[in-house]
Amino acid sequence: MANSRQQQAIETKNRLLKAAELVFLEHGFQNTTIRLINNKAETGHGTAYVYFKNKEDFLIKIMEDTMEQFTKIASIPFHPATSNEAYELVSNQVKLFLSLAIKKKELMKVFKEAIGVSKEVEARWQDIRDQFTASITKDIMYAQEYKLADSSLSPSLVARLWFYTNEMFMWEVIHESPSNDIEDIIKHMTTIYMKGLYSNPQQ
Amino acid sequence: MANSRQQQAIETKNRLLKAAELVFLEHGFQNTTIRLINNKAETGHGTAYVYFKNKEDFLIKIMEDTMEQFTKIASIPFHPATSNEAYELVSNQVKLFLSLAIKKKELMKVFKEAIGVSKEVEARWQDIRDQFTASITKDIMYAQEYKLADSSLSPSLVARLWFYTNEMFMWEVIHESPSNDIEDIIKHMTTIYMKGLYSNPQQ
Amino acid sequence: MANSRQQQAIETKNRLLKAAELVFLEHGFQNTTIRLINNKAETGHGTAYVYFKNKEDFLIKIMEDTMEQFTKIASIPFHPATSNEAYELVSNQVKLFLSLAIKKKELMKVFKEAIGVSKEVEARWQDIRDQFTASITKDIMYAQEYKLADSSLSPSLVARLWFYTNEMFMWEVIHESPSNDIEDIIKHMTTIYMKGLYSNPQQ
Amino acid sequence: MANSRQQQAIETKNRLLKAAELVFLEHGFQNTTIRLINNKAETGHGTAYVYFKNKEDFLIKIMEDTMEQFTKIASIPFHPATSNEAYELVSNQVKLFLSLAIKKKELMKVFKEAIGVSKEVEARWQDIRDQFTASITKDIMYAQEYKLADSSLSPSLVARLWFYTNEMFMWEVIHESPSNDIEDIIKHMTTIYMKGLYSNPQQ
DNA sequence: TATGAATGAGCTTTCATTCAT
DNA sequence: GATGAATGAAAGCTCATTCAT
Repeated sequence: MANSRQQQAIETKNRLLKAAELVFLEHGFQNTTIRLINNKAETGHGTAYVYFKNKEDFLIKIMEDTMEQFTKIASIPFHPATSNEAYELVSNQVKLFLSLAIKKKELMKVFKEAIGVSKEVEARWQDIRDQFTASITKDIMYAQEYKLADSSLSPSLVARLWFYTNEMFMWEVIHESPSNDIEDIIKHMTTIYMKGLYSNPQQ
Repeated sequence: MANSRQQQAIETKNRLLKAAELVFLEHGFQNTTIRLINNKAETGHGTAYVYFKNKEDFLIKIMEDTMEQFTKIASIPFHPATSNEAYELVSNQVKLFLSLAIKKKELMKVFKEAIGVSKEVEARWQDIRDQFTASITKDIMYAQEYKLADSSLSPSLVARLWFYTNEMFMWEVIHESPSNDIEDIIKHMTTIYMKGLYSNPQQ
Repeated sequence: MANSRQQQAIETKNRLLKAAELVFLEHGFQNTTIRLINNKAETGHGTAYVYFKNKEDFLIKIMEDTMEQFTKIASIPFHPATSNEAYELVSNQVKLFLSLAIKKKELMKVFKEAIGVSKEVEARWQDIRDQFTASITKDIMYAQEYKLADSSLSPSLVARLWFYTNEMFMWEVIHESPSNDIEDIIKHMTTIYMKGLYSNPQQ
Repeated sequence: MANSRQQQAIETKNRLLKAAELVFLEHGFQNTTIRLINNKAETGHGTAYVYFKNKEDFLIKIMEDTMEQFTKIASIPFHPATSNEAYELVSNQVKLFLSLAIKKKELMKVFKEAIGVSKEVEARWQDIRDQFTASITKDIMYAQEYKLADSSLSPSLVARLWFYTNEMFMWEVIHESPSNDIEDIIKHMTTIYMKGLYSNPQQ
């Protein structure tokens, strides 16, 4: 069959990807070498180079696959009728986001390391950030249109601010021993974001 | 004389530090080698090892010296009588913080790179974060005590949130071509932080 | 049909040869790889191996084809009646030889490189040298027979000497910026060869 | 002693050079690796790189040292009073040149290979050629001044021609089984160069 | 205190080559 | 006849680090 060759190639590539993920998890990004990946995949020294340019290439592929699950969360429909409803939707989204990150904890740590080390990975992460903020921007514009949110603020700037907060707490919670309970973090993030610190809550 | 020897040692150390800063600025953190630093300082291959364990050691010393100027901003007295006054004080502090970062732009980029690459530097950066958040925590507690800020929120958690926002926009602005004007960023950060997105400002 | 298969084989071989020449011209001999040739010919990785053992094999085939044009010059009939006539014939032959080399300049450079790098190519070039010197030897013997040339000298040794001179100036002129005008080179070569440096021409 | 360190460095460099020469003689230029040189010199893997950039660097140093002995031959005083005396001087010089080459046979073969393979070595060989031709040029000008040689010919062009002849026969004789006896080669070279092929010797 | 000669670990990378299809 | 997936050999090279002076 003509396809069996292609089939075999795809299988080899997947075996390499699986192996790469294991090696990254075991050794971290900086200590991973192409050699370790080939050893784990039980492929020849040159084989990894047939499919991937370097270890960044491996990581970016794994990162993209993983982050797809995150972007699904970002694209949850956001059409609140009231402030309270908005609060619920936003708070729920944060919860899903942080929970997924905790679930993928070890992998997220590898990504964090790789983002710091490799310009290429960092650029790819910035792309992912841009996807998130684009999605958040739309949500903010919806809320402004329906007079739920302050229309004098720039949606895209606020979107970045909001994503940054999410990202930073995400990096915090994936590390051992979070200083606070996740629910508490979510409550604080959402409250400040939506009501501000100096607004009097009793009113 | 014992003193002249001590004197010489201090001078050598300073010459190495000056050289290290220049090399870091020229080559970035990852591409800097102890050899380059020794060359720039015109000291022997073994000399750097007398004073510094490795290149992280060099960077941490430089980072601490630089961040001292930032902590001065964090420790500006914060005793607002009204919300408006609080807004002014906070907004001014952000402005000083971002302006200083922009002034030290190139060095901050090196720090960012080093934080990503080296666990040791990252840990030291976390210490610096803790200093900032401790200071912010105190300010929040003051505002809560005087009924200016929502007392139901955890001061330390809010402090982290607030510092994270500052930090992320700081990394944003030190890179070329910020998407927005600095004043705009400051206004948005401070507004969301203090009044929230979903509070209606006109009311 | 059996014939169409043969036909196809010949066409593939020719496509590979054409591609090899282009790749050699573009990358030189050492930087040429079988892979590059296959890519240029748009054939599969294994195809080149069906027709050629290695890149030397490609080059030797191309070199033989090219040098055929040179050997035509070597076999121009040489039957001078006088010294002057001999001078004219020899000088004309050199001119044709150098002109052809200049015309094939880029290819000759590749040959030169290949001769230096590969023992196999060098051996093949020695064969070509032998063809030339055999032809020159005959010419010298003719001149000696007709008392035009010094009969005490060994025709084959002189033939080698004469070919070496031609070859070396040939390598010189195919490189950019020859120090002298071609006509001048020809005049000097032929004069020294035929009359010597220390014979007084005016007498 | 302050010098003992320098002394040690010089000794190491010399040990490496000696080792390199042996390895080049044993394996030829292309098959020589820095690793083989380090092994032979019993130095660490990195030591060769302290003193030499790459294997070309090794070879060029060895080539320069060797060729110094050749340039001594080129600079033998040349002040003939008669044609015969000139013949004797020239013929003697060729003899010394070829004899030295034969003595250094194996090394010359390595140089030949290296010249063909490496642009850098080739360029260095061209420098050596230029030294020789400069020296020959002076000799020719002397002969022209004293009316021993044809003044209508360009000294530098003739010098190149003469050196090329010497060089080519040199490469010939360093290879096994020379077709002719060295004395014969010298006689022919010198005769053609000085008297030409078509001058009648009896006159 | 300062030096700098020497070390060696070990990863990356390329490519000719094979062989099942 | 043509293909292309897979292999693996092996050299280059860098740099932190040591230690005798």
